[in-house]
Amino acid sequence: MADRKTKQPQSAETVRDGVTIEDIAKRANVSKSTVSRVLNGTAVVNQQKQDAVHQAVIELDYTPNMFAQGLASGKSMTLGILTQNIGSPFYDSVAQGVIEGLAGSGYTPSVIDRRWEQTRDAASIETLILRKVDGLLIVGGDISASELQFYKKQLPLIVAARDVKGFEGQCVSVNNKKIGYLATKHLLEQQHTRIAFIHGTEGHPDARDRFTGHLEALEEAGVSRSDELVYQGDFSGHAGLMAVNYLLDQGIRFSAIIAANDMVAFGSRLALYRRGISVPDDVSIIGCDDQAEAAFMTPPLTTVRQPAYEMGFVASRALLSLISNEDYGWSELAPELQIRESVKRFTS
Amino acid sequence: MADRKTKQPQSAETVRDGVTIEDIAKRANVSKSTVSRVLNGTAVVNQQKQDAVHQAVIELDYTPNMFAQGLASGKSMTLGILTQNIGSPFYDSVAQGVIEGLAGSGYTPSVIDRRWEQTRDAASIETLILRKVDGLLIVGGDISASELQFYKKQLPLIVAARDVKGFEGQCVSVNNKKIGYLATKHLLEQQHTRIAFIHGTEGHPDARDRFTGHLEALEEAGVSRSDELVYQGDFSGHAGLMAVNYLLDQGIRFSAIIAANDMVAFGSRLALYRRGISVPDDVSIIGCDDQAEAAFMTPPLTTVRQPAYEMGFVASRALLSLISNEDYGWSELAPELQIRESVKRFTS
DNA sequence: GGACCTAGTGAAATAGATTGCCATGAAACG
DNA sequence: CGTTTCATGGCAATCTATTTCACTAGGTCC
Repeated sequence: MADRKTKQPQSAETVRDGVTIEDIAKRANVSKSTVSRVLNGTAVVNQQKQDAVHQAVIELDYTPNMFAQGLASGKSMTLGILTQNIGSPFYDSVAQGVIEGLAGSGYTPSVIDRRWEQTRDAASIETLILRKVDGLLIVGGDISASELQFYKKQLPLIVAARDVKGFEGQCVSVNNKKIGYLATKHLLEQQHTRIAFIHGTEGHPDARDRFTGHLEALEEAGVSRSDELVYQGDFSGHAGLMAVNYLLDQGIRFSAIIAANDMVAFGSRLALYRRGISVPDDVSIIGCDDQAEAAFMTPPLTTVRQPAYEMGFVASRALLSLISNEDYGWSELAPELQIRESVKRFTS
Repeated sequence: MADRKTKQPQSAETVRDGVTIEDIAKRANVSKSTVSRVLNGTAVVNQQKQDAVHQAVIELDYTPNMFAQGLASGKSMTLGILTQNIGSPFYDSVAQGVIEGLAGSGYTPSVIDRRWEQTRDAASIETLILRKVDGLLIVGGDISASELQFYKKQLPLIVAARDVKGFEGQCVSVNNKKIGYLATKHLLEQQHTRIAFIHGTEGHPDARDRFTGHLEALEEAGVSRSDELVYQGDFSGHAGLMAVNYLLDQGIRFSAIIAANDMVAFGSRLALYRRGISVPDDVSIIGCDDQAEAAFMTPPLTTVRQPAYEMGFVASRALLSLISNEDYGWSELAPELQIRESVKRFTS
């Protein structure tokens, strides 16, 4: 055992990583092919040789060169993660789930963010494909279904936090309609009928679905909808602020607010605070997401929890099994009402 | 070696990506070597041949195989990003900056999170090195300096959001002492002298430095420190809640709170809310970070802003230039007091 | 006029795996 | 005992770039 760690001046003290499969072969007195077979379990090999190979691998501290492996096998052991906007609590949680779901799988995520330029989008995916990623995990985003269809033909693909038509069984998402429904129903049960709805980004499917769910709950309860109570915003705190100001300035009455997400809820809560309107005594607020800060709003925000982390986690596992052709059935992830203190029973 | 890929219907809708440098060579009537030289600009080549090559590249839609390139050149055009905990607003902002700083550089980030197992740490880096990343970007974390020193010898390395001794010029960080100092000074200027300090995670360098800065400001102003005003917490909202409850239960008087970060500030704000103590009329709060939600706290949180995104951005650029041996001087990033409404002049 | 440069180029070696194909020896079969 | 079968394992081809080396012209310098 030529002690390669005898830190002599000899080369940088680092194991110069020059160990190749050939060295192992020599050391174990077998051929390269055999080493490869043992290491990858691609064929039956005599037990003694196996031991010898493993022994040599340990002694020489061998790690296969991924480039060579990739070149020869075509697999990169890398997964492309295309995310929408790092820095948004919800998507970050999803991403976190994805990354942790991958831990220990041998696959490494290559993350690409396409926050700004819509056009960079396709280019980003191309970059990933060019790198021969073994699979694609799209987190949210609004790449067109047809484009996804296109990529789907080229490599395993899973979509997280979004539902795409034609991708049944490949989308790990939450029923956003149900989120809107749950929020509305809760408010309704507390006797609220004048419910302001702060809509998320126009055209965003999540926003749309939540609104649809909202309407369904309203209808189910026989409460007529009123368009004046709907404010077209986006998913920002600022939108919440603007919405409340607008509604109030217009003299529109409401006893409760459904915010497109928690951030919007924070914004609307602030607007009410500024006007001296008490939450929940005068107006109730309910959010969507349940991001970490929601529990620390004053008062703590009642919200419909989205299992973001879980979505990411499940999505990554789904992708992993898709790649290995295994079956991985996951049960649909359900949103869940998280009751805290920002909603109060309505009494006129 | 006739056409080994004569897929008849000629390339499906996708350019089957079977185009190799050899195809280009043939098409342009030059040798592989020349193609390589033209594409990489590694030698002078006759203009006409250059044109021919470029022409062929376009016609055949050629993209070099990264595995082969990697194998031959040793470069992977991949950067390893080791992050601490995706899902924490601050570190996410840093990560966002990093990823966006990399956009268009040709380098792709491989992100590894080492949230849970402390031990997974080294292993994670090993994974990255095994993948022959061309550089390492460590975001925060608490890998020992000696370990970092070890990796530093193997490849370009930059540390973001953290200061490590012996890594001057390779750390993109913020002066945390200054953060503590700024927060304290602001409070002092508003006549507060009984200032509660909610300390971040024990042993965490950022937490320690902020505290040191706090003490310095106190001393500078001639205000004597009082240990009973210091609560050992962590960086969570819960810690803020606990801290305030504890201090109040102990009957310790204070007119202002410095929170280890914004999350802690939110927590303490909630605790005060529960007890009917008004912010900022009865107690002032100042945070650190300036995460997005801070502006929507009620009242909006005065805090010391950390340029998280910028740190990440600068760090990635620094790494890029470190790799290409260029100089990239960046001016130190300064924390900045963000005055909002949670601090009020003290009047007894 | 011969030694020496230099620009320009191709052939071949190289990088480090995976894998198809063939040879070998042993066990099993008739 | 001859032959078929099968588990093994080695040789060599393959994957796709990069890079060294050798070689050709044409010029320059003494």
